[in-house]
Amino acid sequence: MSERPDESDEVARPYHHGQLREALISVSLQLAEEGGPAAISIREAARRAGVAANAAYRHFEDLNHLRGEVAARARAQLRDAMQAELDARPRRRTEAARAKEQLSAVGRGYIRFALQSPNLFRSAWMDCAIPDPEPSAWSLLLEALDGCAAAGLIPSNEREAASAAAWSLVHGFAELALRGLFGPHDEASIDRLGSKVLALFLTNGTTAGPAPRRR
Amino acid sequence: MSERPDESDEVARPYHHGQLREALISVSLQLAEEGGPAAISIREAARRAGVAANAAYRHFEDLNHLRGEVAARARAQLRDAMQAELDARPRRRTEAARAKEQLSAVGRGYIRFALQSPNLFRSAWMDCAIPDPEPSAWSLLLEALDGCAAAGLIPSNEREAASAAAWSLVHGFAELALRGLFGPHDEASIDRLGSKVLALFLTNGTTAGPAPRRR
DNA sequence: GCATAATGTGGACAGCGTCAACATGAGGCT
DNA sequence: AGCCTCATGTTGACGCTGTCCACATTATGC
Repeated sequence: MSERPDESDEVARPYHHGQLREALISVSLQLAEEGGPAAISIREAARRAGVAANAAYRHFEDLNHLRGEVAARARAQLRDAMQAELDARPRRRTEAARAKEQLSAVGRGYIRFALQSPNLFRSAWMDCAIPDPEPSAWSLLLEALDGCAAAGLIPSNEREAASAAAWSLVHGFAELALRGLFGPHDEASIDRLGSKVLALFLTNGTTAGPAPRRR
Repeated sequence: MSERPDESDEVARPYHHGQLREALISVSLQLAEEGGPAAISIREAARRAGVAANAAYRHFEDLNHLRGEVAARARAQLRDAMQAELDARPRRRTEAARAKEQLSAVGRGYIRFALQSPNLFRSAWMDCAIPDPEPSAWSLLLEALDGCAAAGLIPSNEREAASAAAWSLVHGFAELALRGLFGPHDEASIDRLGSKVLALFLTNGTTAGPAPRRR
């Protein structure tokens, strides 16, 4: 009977897990990563967390609430991927070029994440019958659109429609691409197609801009 | 009263249904319509078809194959909705205007179907782990794009990207709109926003060349 | 008219979400 | 200290699901 679990070299696995909620979410995220949204299961999550199935019900009202948390995590990862693309983007000199590059980087990050982590992407937007309180995944896109608007790239009276269009374009492309509806392309050519589509939107939907870059 | 087992006025259902495959699909389509893709169930479908659950396995390898058939039906209805919008479109005089109107009508039909029959729309694109052999739902969109290309509205070297963009835009908008991500709009205003987005694509995305436009 | 294939039935099994009852441990009260 | 209470975890059960098996019934080709 160890009375001092703290000082034992064994991994502290207190009888009361203490972090069960967190553990269930992260294990469920793994399940989603491995087998898609449908692979999320209370029983399997509890099993992997080393706990009885019903313990989960002390932390989640039901399966859909767990799925909601997983979706939120997946969206957070999506946002990180977009942010990474933002951080890696080349610096432009003019405000307009900068705004364009910003929007383009966000779109690239979105699409690349979808193609590289299809299961997580699907989980990010899976139907979980729980309203999503925070559209945090969109905030980067909205910021980029703000930048475009500030740079005068989007006429203010078309602002709402232009936002919706950019949003739809990026999301739709990702969704269709990972469904393979653009034909049997390899990842690189899909990536190129995505860049072209984004460039099309950016050069046509805006006034100024340098000639389209080759490759 | 009269208890005549043999001569009962009950309709004697033949042991062999005769149209069971068809019945199962159409009943499952109803299930999808009522409760979304997740409501499709072999047992419930068989129940509604008045047949034992396992009879379904004489006609479908497993649940996913049933879901695949339902998805195909849903896509057919989606195509019908687009066709209806095409039939109702105003006639234009010039080829260019006609091509534009055609593309716009297809997009409208797509988006309206998604908003009016969300469960069917979701079912049309649900993940059923079965490859979709026929992209029939897209054929109308592709035809419209052909028309635009023929009318010179899409530069031939951007043809592929423009198709992908139109496709992505329409699908993405529908998906995001029925998720309520465009804010708490009523149906009419979402419809207006969709029209604006389409108009934006059609006026900006179809002029060839890097000629900077007004505004 | 009968053998045989096609089709429908019934029972069974494992896995799932979820509920109810019970057990265990931590923290606050006197 | 000791006790009480509440949060948390466990066991067991129920009804539902997809799917497999053996069996019953009907349609079909010789």
